[in-house]
Amino acid sequence: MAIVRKISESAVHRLSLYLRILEDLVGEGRETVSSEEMSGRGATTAAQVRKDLSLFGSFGKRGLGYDVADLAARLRRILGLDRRWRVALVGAGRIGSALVEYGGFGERGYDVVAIFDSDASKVGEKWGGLRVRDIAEFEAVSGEQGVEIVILAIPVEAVPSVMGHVEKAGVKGILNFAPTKLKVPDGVAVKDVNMVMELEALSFALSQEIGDT
Amino acid sequence: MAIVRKISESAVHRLSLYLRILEDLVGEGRETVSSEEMSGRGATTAAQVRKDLSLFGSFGKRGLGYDVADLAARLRRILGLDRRWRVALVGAGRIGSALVEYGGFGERGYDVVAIFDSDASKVGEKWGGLRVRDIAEFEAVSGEQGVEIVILAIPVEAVPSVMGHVEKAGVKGILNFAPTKLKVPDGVAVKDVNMVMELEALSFALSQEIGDT
DNA sequence: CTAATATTGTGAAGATTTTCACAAGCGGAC
DNA sequence: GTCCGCTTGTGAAAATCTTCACAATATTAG
Repeated sequence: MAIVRKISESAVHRLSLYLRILEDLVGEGRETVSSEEMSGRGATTAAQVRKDLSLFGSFGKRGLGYDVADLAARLRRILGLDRRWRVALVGAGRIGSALVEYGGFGERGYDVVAIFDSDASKVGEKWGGLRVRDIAEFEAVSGEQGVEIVILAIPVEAVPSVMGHVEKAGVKGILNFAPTKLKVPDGVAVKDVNMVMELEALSFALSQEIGDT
Repeated sequence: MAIVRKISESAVHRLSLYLRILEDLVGEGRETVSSEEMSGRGATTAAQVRKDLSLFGSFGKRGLGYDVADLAARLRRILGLDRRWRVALVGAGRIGSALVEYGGFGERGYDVVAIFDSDASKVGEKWGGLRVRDIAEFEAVSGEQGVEIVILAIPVEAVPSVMGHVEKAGVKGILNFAPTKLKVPDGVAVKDVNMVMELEALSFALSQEIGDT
């Protein structure tokens, strides 16, 4: 269990999914659950559930299944949700605003501790108790606040200059909404969220069905 | 080329990426490009680029590479971007608003033709030229407008009732922002966008690095 | 026309991921 | 205590995806 094997992206994705399912089960007051039932609730297959979990240890009881609360706690731990993370939002535009005011991140352990923008007209505005700061202050404020993760919600043109600050500040994780591949130093994790790409995957699927016959 | 093989999700994702790279190249006035250069610009490896493209045909010239404009056009066609798509937004909340006002979808061929919400206080508001309509009108309006794709930006609790309407209306594609697995009839394509899951993948990666030593 | 150079398209090999299938283990009934 | 039914954990097989490596072919130079 302590040995860190390489876990595939899709496996990690599924772990998140399992956790969500388990939280639903907690809400329903369920005590135990089998891999079979998890799979029925949206997790691929029962074998996949067991295989994924077995990458991290042996959490179930044969004949009984998994203890819902216990497995949820273990998954939280595996996903790094047994602590809080300090997050900075860079880019106080539409998307940034939607994200911050959505608020669901806090519940999940992600605290937005600073907001930055390069647009002077936005700097100084108050957003949910935080003052929007000039991106030039990024390194100083980020160090002070112990920022670990950046949510990058800026236009593509702004990426190079902003990334300069982010890199220097030593941020370790980036959730990137800009539709471009970020160049980052080794050891920095990046996750891209790109809605246009998802739409394109949809129209691809729809076109295939139509063309096909 | 006409034979529809099963194309993996990640391959489709890469096609989108290639298209973006090609559009950059068009902007720079480039005429041709090699798989090698594409890979340098963020697309995995040269071999992967060629393999992906070869799933759909043979678009390059040996010794020369690919014609930038031609390949872009072919990718657009493959991704279903050689036509316009009629999209409805369901859920006039934060995320929905950010999406509609972002506007980048129009450029890409996705026209938002209707907006729905179940909250009576929102119904009737004007959003970028469209009146927010009651979700009860979904089937009628969606039929009238020829809606093909739905962007679902609603809370989890609202999913079951909304999906009833969406299903009956015969929508073929759904971009789902609700953090839950949708149950859809065969032939309906769903793409999930889940920012919390992406953040969890990030904190997983960061935790691994920290725990590791 | 021939040689040198570049780069594709693609079988085959290699790597990774998913599924299968079953021994091992747990709990409850009797 | 033994048997029976259920469900895990996991090697092995199957399926899928990626990388390799090279013949095929286009262009340019001489």
